[in-house]
Amino acid sequence: MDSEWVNTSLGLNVIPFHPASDDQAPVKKQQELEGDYAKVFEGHASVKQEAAASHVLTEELNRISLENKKLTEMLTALCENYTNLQSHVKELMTAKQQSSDQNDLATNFNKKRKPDSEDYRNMIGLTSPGTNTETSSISDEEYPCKRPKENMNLKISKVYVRTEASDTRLIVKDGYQWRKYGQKVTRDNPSPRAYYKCSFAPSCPVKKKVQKSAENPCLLVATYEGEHNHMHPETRAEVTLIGSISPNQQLSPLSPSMAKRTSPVPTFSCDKNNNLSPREIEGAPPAFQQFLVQQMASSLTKDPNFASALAAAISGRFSDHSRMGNW
DNA sequence: CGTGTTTGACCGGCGC
DNA sequence: GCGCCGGTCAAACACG
Repeated sequence: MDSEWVNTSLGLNVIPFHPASDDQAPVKKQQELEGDYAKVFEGHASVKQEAAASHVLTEELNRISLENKKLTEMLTALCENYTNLQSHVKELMTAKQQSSDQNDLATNFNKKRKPDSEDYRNMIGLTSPGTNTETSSISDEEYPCKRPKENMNLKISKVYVRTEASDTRLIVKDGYQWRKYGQKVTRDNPSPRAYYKCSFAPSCPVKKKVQKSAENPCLLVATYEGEHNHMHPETRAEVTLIGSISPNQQLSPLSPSMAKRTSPVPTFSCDKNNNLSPREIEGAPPAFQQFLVQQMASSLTKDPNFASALAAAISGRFSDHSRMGNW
């Protein structure tokens, strides 16, 4: 990862350090500094003392610059570790899914029909009812065996939404406009299943099914099929992506006072801490990933607490130097 | 009156 | 071929 685009300057009004690429600049700057300090302390200290003081200052600046570089390296390493961790998680998920597929074939060989998607979800251990996970999704890449005779390219994802057990409305707010076209009581679940089509664009092929979980009536399971061929009705994705949206605005428990019709709400499924899921970061373009790191660096440099803490640490070092008799 | 929901009927896939 | 089941259709209905 290239650290050039990460601005790690902390805005502490420290005299900027010029890297070695400009050989003349540090010497010139140091000469200017020495001249300035000579003027300031004119008549109060000897020229030797002033030179010694400016030398100490220069050393301190170099040390701070080194620390800055180390921080940059740490940030870069952190990003690299994060990327490696993402790939590792993905590998583990893939391996687990493959083993689950084998178990699926073994345990359901005599079943009349294919196991329901919820059975699959439970087998692979994703978002079982009662966990703290607000939402999660399973794409067709993770579940390629579903609907083998239908369009294999059909993107299928699931979203789990907490609701009240007494709330019989099968409504999942996800920002899109849906038109209900059917409702059925399925065999394996006493709760009816509602069928929706995306009505935002006439040609949009996306459908969704909403049904309460058989195990946990407080959990709504929304199954999405297909991909929208239009923009999100509310393109507030960026706001959500950088995590400045409250958890209540995510797919969240539906209040009884909710409007009858589904209303737009941003749909990126973050966790309860507003962190993007690794899948979403992983799926984001490199430019956006760089943007995220820039946001991290920027938030650090703009954080007055962080800046003041670092300034205090640096001033502490200066004090140590002065106590050691260098001042 | 336009739009969305409800609900019974219908269709097609699958297993026996 | 038959029955079961999930998914879809469409007329009737509700609501603003």
